[in-house]
Amino acid sequence: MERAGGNDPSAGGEEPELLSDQIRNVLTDEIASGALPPGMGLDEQELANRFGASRTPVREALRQLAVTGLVEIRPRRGVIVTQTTPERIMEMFEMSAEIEAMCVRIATYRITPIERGRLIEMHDASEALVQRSDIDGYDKFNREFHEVIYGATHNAFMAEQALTIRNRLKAFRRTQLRHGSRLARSREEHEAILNAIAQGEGDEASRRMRAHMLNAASAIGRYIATQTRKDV
Amino acid sequence: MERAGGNDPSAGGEEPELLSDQIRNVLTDEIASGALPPGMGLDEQELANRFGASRTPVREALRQLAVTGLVEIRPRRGVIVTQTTPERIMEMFEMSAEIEAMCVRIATYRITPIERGRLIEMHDASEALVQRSDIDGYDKFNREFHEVIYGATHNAFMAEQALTIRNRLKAFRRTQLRHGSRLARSREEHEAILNAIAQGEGDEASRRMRAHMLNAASAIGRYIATQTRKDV
DNA sequence: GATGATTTGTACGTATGTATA
DNA sequence: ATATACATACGTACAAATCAT
Repeated sequence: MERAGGNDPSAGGEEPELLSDQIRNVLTDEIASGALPPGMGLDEQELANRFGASRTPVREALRQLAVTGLVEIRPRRGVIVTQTTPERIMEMFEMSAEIEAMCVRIATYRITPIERGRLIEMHDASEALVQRSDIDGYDKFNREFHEVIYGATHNAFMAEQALTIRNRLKAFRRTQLRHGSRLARSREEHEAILNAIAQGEGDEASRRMRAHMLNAASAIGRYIATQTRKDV
Repeated sequence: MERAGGNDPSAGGEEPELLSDQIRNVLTDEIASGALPPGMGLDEQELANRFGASRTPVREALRQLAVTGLVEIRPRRGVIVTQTTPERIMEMFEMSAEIEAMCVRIATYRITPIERGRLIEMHDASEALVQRSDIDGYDKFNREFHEVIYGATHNAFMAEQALTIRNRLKAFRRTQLRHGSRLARSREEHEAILNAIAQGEGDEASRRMRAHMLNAASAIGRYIATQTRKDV
């Protein structure tokens, strides 16, 4: 649906021939994946060496990441990967849940038969993934499932925003599905959402979706609480 | 609640001593106000001269504006103020309405007596503005009114996102209240929202808010349709 | 279609402000 | 407290690509 980097300034569909874009995409992934952990200082010269470029494109990439909130620029004191407090993470999860709930409500009223068919098809196929406990496969399916719903809002702006927030939470959702029965429960929740959509019950679908997202969030809530230090 | 520029990379609360930040803030306002109309090319050297700076901070500012979507960077072919189609504008308005509706629902359940008191106080004071047809004054009040509601969600992330989208629509909402009775109608709608909040009816407040926002949007919908060309 | 002018993209140098001894 | 070290912020220079003729 969109490039990995989330917001892409060189919008449209051209290749990211710009060095700063490439660097930004790589850094985005590395921050989202946790390879660059929160609080880590990002030295311009160091990154420049790493990418075989000069500091200029690195700087531009960092500036853009700062707008997204992935890094924090402390004027003349360097750039660090944004420290996200547990409180803020939970705020982001709540926002994400509400956005998804909003999307599915609107999608319920606007979804086309083709889109609905695609959702059902994907959902059916996901059963095999659950039985195999194919976590990576289910994760991929799950992402697509939600993205199809974004698309079914038939509001491209809304879909972009939803995806951006989702991507921003990627780093914290990493361990989400690793916990036992969460996979099967997730699929059950999807099914309930699909049923509500099929019956045209937007509000019901919305409630189900919110619960679904909050379940996923709380599944890792305690995990985050143990991982993240209050004041660093 | 936040600086005019919307997303501020130099987050926290320091003064924007960075040249690129100052330039970005100015350009943000000029784009939002329409002084720099959609489609206008932005020459780096020209801007540098205008701000009495070099191209470097100008470039950094433009890169950041691109992330927000205010300008579009076409690699090696320059930067233009983003062309926004009427369809996309309406999409943005819909998203904005839904976000506001979401915020007020959550705010209804979490608002403190102090915050509620402040809303009522502001609302009462706004009557005088309506009677005077003080459009600028009402516009200012209106912005604060909505921002207090954002704050009452007690979810800072959500509040930021809501404000960012609101700011992004500023340019198109400019003429919103210039149309006759819209001022009085707006205030009536606020009152209905306040009543729902007072009774703790989140869903009702949410519906009222959505209608309120869509009224405002449709009030200028035709205006936009006449102003914006389909394919430019 | 080729050539020159203009503008962007990248590299690099220097000054300024911050952190540390 | 002063000085030293260091990374950033900005300016300038050059290279490459686009566009205008």
